[in-house]
Amino acid sequence: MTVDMARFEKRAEIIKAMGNAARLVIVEDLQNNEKTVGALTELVDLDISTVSRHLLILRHAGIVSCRKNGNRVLYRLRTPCVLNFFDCVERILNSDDDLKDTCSDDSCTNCI
Amino acid sequence: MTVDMARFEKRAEIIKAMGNAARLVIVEDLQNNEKTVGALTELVDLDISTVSRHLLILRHAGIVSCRKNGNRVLYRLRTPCVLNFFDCVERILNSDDDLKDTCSDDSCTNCI
DNA sequence: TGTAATATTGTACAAATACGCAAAGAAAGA
DNA sequence: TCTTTCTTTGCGTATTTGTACAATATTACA
Repeated sequence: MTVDMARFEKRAEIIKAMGNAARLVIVEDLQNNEKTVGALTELVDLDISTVSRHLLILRHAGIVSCRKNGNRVLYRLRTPCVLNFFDCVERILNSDDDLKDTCSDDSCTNCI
Repeated sequence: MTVDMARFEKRAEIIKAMGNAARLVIVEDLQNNEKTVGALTELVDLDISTVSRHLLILRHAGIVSCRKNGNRVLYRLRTPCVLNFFDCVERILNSDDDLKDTCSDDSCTNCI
């Protein structure tokens, strides 16, 4: 193993932050406006404490940032490039499902 | 909550498959050639059974595919677009760390 | 046919994650 | 100041994940 594992751990940390349905909903929604925790909570239908923790994870990953405004905390998308992930993800989702589960031998025409 | 959660769960599943350092190493390495489980095992310094399971996860996510060749199983990158993730991830890693951990009030110039 | 090489699967376990409820903090307004 | 609103944090719990070792295929080769 001659790989710089630390680097890949850091990368994984960021991608992991995107690897959750609720957080994806939040990220995609923040694409339009900054929003309060309460507003995001309505969106994903979880306890507000859970949403607050999801936002913390996204913040630590460097994906969102926030600012206080009086009572409220407004979250915004800090690095919109994460939205680019979706292109590839959709491409994968639309690709032929059959090919995902089979690992066939050389003679099998299923192989890509 | 008016969001199509199922869709986001599926997206998250794919991104989650990328959210692990060992699997990232594997994916990046497969960019060049298809490789056997054994070869990938040397790369990441884990038990071969663990690597086999990582590959299963990547396969179920539609990210890699494989073919048998005699004794061996050769894995290849099925959807190279996942490599695009790295651009954005690197951008985030290189962005100012200070901004990631603070959620300051309006008057704070740290806010982006 | 028997042995070695390659990969996957069964099992167990520790660590991490996601979650809600309750409590605590912080700001606004009566 | 007291109360309300908004957010975060403490805590307990259930689930998922990452891992290695042992056992089981599967194929190649002597």
